[in-house]
Amino acid sequence: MLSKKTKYGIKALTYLAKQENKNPVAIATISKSENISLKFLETILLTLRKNGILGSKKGKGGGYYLLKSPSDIPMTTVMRILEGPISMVPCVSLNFYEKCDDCPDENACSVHRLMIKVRDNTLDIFRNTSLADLCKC
Amino acid sequence: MLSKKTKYGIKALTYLAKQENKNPVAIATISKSENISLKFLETILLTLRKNGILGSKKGKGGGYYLLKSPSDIPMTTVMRILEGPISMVPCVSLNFYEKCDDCPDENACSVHRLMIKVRDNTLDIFRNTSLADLCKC
DNA sequence: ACAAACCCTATAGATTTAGTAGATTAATAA
DNA sequence: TTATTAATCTACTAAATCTATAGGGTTTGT
Repeated sequence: MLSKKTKYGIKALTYLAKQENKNPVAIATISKSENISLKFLETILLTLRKNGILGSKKGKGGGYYLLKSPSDIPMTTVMRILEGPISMVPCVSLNFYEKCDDCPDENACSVHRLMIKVRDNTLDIFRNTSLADLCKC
Repeated sequence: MLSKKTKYGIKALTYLAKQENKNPVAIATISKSENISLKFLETILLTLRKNGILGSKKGKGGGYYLLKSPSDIPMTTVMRILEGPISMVPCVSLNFYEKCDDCPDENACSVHRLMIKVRDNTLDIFRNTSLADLCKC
């Protein structure tokens, strides 16, 4: 299941991507428009900033803005920052790999093989979907 | 992320599917072979039985066995019983649908549209993979 | 100076996960 | 019939994660 953090984060990014100019948008503005708790959104946008997706401007007239063009932000990047691994099991993850305690041999594991398929398909979607694609309504 | 419950459940089902005859297999046997905590596996197999996947026999020589041929058990069924919804968001789920609190219009929601794509792909894999397919090593 | 707005850390409540304990029931074999 | 084996069932708990919220601090524009 997708966490609210990820869901809200994507919604906020979409909101920013729809902006015509690159002017900073205040958290409160996004919060009201998307029905997201202000303080929660604050922490979400902060992590997006720390991970190089967003820039920010402090003080009056400040807010958050995209650092790149929406078409240059693939959903793989967004998902990994907000949700973590794209794979359903760590032993199949490309960026967050971890060995399973119980499996003596990964290649012999039925779950492993199945989840590789799922990961490949999901990854394919996220790789080929940019933030710009999400705005096309 | 896939829960251990689901992971262990699938492993246990695969173990049973690999059995040549339809004789019941004791929980302890599966538990040892697959390195799964006995008591935890107990509850997992119980839910699989209650959901019509497994049959059981008590007493000596008892245990669990598959009620159908492995090729007649699609992974969609298994996943829904063990893991719940296949979708990443409830507003996109076929079998566990729930409206989002924050979304006034689903069709306008970028997350919704993206997650429909992911669901369709994942669903496709699970529909076209049976327990029998998992045994082919 | 002052207000707007982001920055940062901590924490609390709710929920889920992963597993445990222990008594009970049913089937089999001797 | 009795002992043994193995599933059944209820209830509980410890740990982790999620979903926020609190409460300041800092920066900026006017």
